[in-house]
Amino acid sequence: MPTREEAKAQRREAIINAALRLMYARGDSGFSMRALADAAGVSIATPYNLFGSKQAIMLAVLDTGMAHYGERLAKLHADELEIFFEAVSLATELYAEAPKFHQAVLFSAYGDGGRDYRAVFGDPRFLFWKDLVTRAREAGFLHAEIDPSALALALSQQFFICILEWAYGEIELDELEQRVHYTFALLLNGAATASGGARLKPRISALQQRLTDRWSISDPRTPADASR
Amino acid sequence: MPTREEAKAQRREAIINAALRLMYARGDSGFSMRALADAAGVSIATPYNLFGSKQAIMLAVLDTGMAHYGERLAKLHADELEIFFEAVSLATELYAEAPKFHQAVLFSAYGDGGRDYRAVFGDPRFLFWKDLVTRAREAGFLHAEIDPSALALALSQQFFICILEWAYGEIELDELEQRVHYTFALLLNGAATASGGARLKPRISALQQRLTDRWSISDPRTPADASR
DNA sequence: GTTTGGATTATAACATGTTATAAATTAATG
DNA sequence: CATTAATTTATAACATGTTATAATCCAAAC
Repeated sequence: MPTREEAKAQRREAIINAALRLMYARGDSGFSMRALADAAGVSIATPYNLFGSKQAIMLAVLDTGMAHYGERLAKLHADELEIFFEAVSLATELYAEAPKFHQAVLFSAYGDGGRDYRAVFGDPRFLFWKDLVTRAREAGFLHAEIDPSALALALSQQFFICILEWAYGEIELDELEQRVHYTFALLLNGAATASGGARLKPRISALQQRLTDRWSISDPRTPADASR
Repeated sequence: MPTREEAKAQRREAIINAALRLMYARGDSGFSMRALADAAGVSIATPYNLFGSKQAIMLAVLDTGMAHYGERLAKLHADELEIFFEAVSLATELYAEAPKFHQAVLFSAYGDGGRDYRAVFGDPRFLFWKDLVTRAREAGFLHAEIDPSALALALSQQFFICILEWAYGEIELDELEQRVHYTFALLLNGAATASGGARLKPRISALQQRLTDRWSISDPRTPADASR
């Protein structure tokens, strides 16, 4: 005889678990509210009672993934400049572990344009980058006048859009990683002191070379094909 | 007795015009395929025959807006560095002229995540920025080793995501303009020569000041409210 | 002028997210 | 134990994008 709240919590959990199962198994397609209700052994009205909408369920699922990311993120130890790039690489690693799932959840969660999405994804990320920027500034890699919020927002957005491109199948994971690294290097270098610049400039050259090599082979946006 | 092709072209036009009318009048809401068919005086099957999907119709509508932007863009004359910022400001001006319409069309066209969207929006924009980057490099504002594609991609994406944020109601038009200007200045400065940097650095300071002022008043992501 | 064939039409249907409603269940309350 | 009230359930319904189908129209080909 479970308490009312306990029963509710159990249903919540059953729904989230069913959502996870469905996403892992079939990705975004085949994951309908009716299928979810069936898989969770619950009426179709219940997910709406407990979560409100399909998107809210996706966000709840996303939350569990975010927690995992946060844990691994906390374990990273690199200097105040290197950490930017390692954080990016960590994300790509996690995506590589369950790509279809992450694509599906990103795709669904972004549904309405991401207003709610940002509540669980955008804002915490933004604060994370802001923290890193602040530390890099204190370590003397970035100019003292740089405002952490402004720079962090640019970093955060750039990361976000590249993730979106990957989720939508436009680029592969390794290209995601390289592109974000490159843009991060450029943005940071735009705000860097001499000591920061000395570390970032070689990075920019190296990354740019790799990106250019790739484009000259496979990217349709290479000049030769620009007419399409 | 119009030719078969003429009749088809007329229907196409009627549909696009109806779409424009509906978007201007009611924005995204209330713009359904059935409403569109009614407004165009055509069966609901016809838009699918002629365009294939709702999104394709949105893209066609977007195309007409793009043509307008292109015309006004070509008339801009500023030096190789200033032009970046003027191009951004021009876009915000156009959005300001018919905000609801642009928001609606952006919102709808981006529907499936923007695969097709990029065909009409992303790629031409990318090529435009790449051209500007190339010229700025030739003018000596950017380092010779900078790859125009890599930098242009970063600029293009950053612009894109800020536009998206505006379309989704997250920021106002003037904030869109300032944010893009700021990030552009940072990115360009990250790739700038001494002469380019001399022009960009003051810009960064000024823009950052304005962005920071704004945040300290209204932005929920300011540290004081970060707990939400 | 008659025939032909491609396009449009009216219409039904399907899957989807979502909402509404009335009945049934059941923990909480007395 | 009996009552109450909150929740879930079953179910129907709605609006949406989209597809399928058969009937109809009408320029094009002869």
